[in-house]
Amino acid sequence: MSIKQYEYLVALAETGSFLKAAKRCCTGQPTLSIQIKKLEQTLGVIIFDRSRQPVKLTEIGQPVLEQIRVVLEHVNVLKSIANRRTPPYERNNSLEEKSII
Amino acid sequence: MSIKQYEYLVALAETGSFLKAAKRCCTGQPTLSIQIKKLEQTLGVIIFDRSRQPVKLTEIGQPVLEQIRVVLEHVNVLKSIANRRTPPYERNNSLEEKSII
DNA sequence: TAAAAATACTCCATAGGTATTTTAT
DNA sequence: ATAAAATACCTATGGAGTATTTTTA
Repeated sequence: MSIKQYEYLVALAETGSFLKAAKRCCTGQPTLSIQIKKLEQTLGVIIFDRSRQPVKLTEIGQPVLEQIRVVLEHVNVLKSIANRRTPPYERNNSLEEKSII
Repeated sequence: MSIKQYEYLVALAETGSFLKAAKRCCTGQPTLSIQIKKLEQTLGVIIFDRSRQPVKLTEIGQPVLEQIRVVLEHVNVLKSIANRRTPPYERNNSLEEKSII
């Protein structure tokens, strides 16, 4: 299970289209199709109803999406901490330490 | 960035040893060594001080570990939701649906 | 029939395993 | 000198790209 798969899933849920989601994620439609399927297999759950267009979340897909959003938020906090960008917890008084890049 | 890498990191932080962490994660010591290094590169941060044994978290490594624990907790909630095992939110009244396995 | 998703095939990157070297006690 | 981590090498798995088929509207 990778963070990228989570991002694919959110993009698909928001666009309702494998093609649009793939474009947003800068990858190909088959890649996204395969990765969503893999994530579904890993979690043991069908997340999307592909039988109609636009693609829709299944009943179980909805809470799964919500929780994946939560995970991604916390991954962003993780990145912030690593970047030393004054996230919720850590605060940094020294002006000198500001990254130039 | 993968969930597995996060698990490797937690195991290394808890055991203080690449060898013990690798055993706990059912993988080899080189695999763990490489994956930790990759995660450090991805986050742009040195998480462990390897210059002494046992291996210790660096200063920045401590909040990083805490946040990775948070992420993993939320990944577990995700799995629970997918498994339909009455996690925090969802409650299930039907006795019949209890998993045998 | 026209659009989109799935599949097949290939290629390349990377995870993982074994053996060895390097480093730390 | 011994134990542990890093490196080198190889193999296998899996992500990603292109072409094609299947499916949906």
